[in-house]
Amino acid sequence: MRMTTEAPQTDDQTDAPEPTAEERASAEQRIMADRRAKLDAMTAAGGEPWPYSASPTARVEDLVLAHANLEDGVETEERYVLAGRMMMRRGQGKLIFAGLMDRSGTIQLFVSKAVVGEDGFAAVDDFDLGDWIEVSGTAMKTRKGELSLKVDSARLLAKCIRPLPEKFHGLADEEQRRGKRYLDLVANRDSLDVFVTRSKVVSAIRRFLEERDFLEVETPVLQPIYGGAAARPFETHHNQLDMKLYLRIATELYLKRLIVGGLERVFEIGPNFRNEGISFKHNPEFTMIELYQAYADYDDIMDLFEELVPAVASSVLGTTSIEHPEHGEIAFGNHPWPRIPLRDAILERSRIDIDRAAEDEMREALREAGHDPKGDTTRGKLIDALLTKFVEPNLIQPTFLTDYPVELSPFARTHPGSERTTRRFEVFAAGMELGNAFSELNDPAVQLARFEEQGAARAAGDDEAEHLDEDYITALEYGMPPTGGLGFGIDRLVMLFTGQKSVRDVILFPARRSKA
RNA sequence: GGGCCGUUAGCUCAGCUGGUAGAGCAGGUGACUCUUAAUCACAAGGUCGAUGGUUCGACCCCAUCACGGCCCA
Repeated sequence: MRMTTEAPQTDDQTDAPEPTAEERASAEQRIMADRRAKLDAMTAAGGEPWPYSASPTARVEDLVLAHANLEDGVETEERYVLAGRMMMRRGQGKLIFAGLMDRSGTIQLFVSKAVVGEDGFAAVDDFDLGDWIEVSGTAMKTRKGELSLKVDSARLLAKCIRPLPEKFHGLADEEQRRGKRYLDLVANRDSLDVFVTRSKVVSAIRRFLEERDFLEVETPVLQPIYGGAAARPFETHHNQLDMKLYLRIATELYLKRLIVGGLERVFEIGPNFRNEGISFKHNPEFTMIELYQAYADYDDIMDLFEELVPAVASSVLGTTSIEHPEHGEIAFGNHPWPRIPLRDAILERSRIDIDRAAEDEMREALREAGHDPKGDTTRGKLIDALLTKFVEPNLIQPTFLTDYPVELSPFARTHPGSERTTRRFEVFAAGMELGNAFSELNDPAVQLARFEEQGAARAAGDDEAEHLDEDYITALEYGMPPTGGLGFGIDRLVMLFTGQKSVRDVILFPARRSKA
């Protein structure tokens, strides 16, 4: 039975009464009223429109893999129970062709009145696009060659009361794609695949590290002193302790305390929070992995990263190369990746020698390149700007830049005999920074001096400089073994692996202005 | 923070020089036992982002605001 909300038939009179609010309901409201009426009718007839569970025996992909080679028009006795959303339906008289989608894929349902009977056919006819359903039947291929489930019974699992986005173009509106991500996932298969890939990437990284004896740990998100990166924090307050707390901008200083404690190899995957601008490569909360390996130098960490990325890529994508929408093929399997001292890279691209050039020369070069160096108040920030402006966009294939100046690297060890250059690297691909690593500074006296330099920088106006963390110094005084550490952004790696141009397309619920 | 673009039916989009709106999909009714973005017929669906202004008249011109996108700092 079908209930409708038709407006009364109007005759030819011109003085017809104004339609009531109900009669002027929008298309969406009419659809919703119609679908709710179906639920009511089902309940009235003794049915259960919201069952507690379902019992699928297979995924769509299982059926597809098992029967891909079936000849056209051939039916099998192989029984399947599938569950998912009905995403397509074409009535064909006493036949209905429908499409069932689960996470693994989509398959056609072949529904014949002769097989499911009068009531079963009416029930399928009553399903709406988007309804969750459970169907059972046998695998077959239609005469036209479409692999299908020949349905002998079907039931509603949950009603989709609102109309779904358009079936061919999907959901295009960026505001809705990111704000109503569930709709994006339903309507845009590509988007669902991105997030499936993301999950597999994280899982593959875990496996890679666990195979190498790393322990996954959890450290505080709420920190009384934030540190480990140059960024501004989000602040919050603990009521009972009456204490200001910060959402972490990095996990670094806590993880290294665990190296002091003797855990030897640790990693943490989780959100960091930086109170900064939103762009195609920045979201205020994003997912970082940091790992620390006792007894390792930064060369060892380069080796590790160089192995990790192709291992993850081949596990997730089945290949160690990716096709970047803008930059073409990027090969992660070509070892070793170039390891270029930062000074050489900047010298080659900008003809500025960061060891010798005066700060004014750097400013001039930046100005010529169209960058206003007004905000770059320190030598370190100028070098960082030269890197960002001249070098980074040109690093398409995976590349290590090594040996960063100490003023940019307050937690990294210097080279022997050098006070200015650290055993630190950053790694780049597709013109984007992927990760940052170094041989960890473990001399407490030197670390304290670095904090003091940072304090001076802060006093001079650098609001991203590190705060003195006395407990961290105390920990180092108990002794931290020589250690290599690495941090890299999960979001950016997923961007590379999925060909997305914005972090907002690899974060399920990216930050957005609230409408509330 | 600055510049440019966008916001029209549930969704995807048209809409001319200012004369109060169209299509496809989805939804409704009907036909159809092999459809593939099914097809065919009929009927329905709109506070044109919001608020002001100009005008006899505004989706269209102007201003402000909101939200989104892209670029720049």
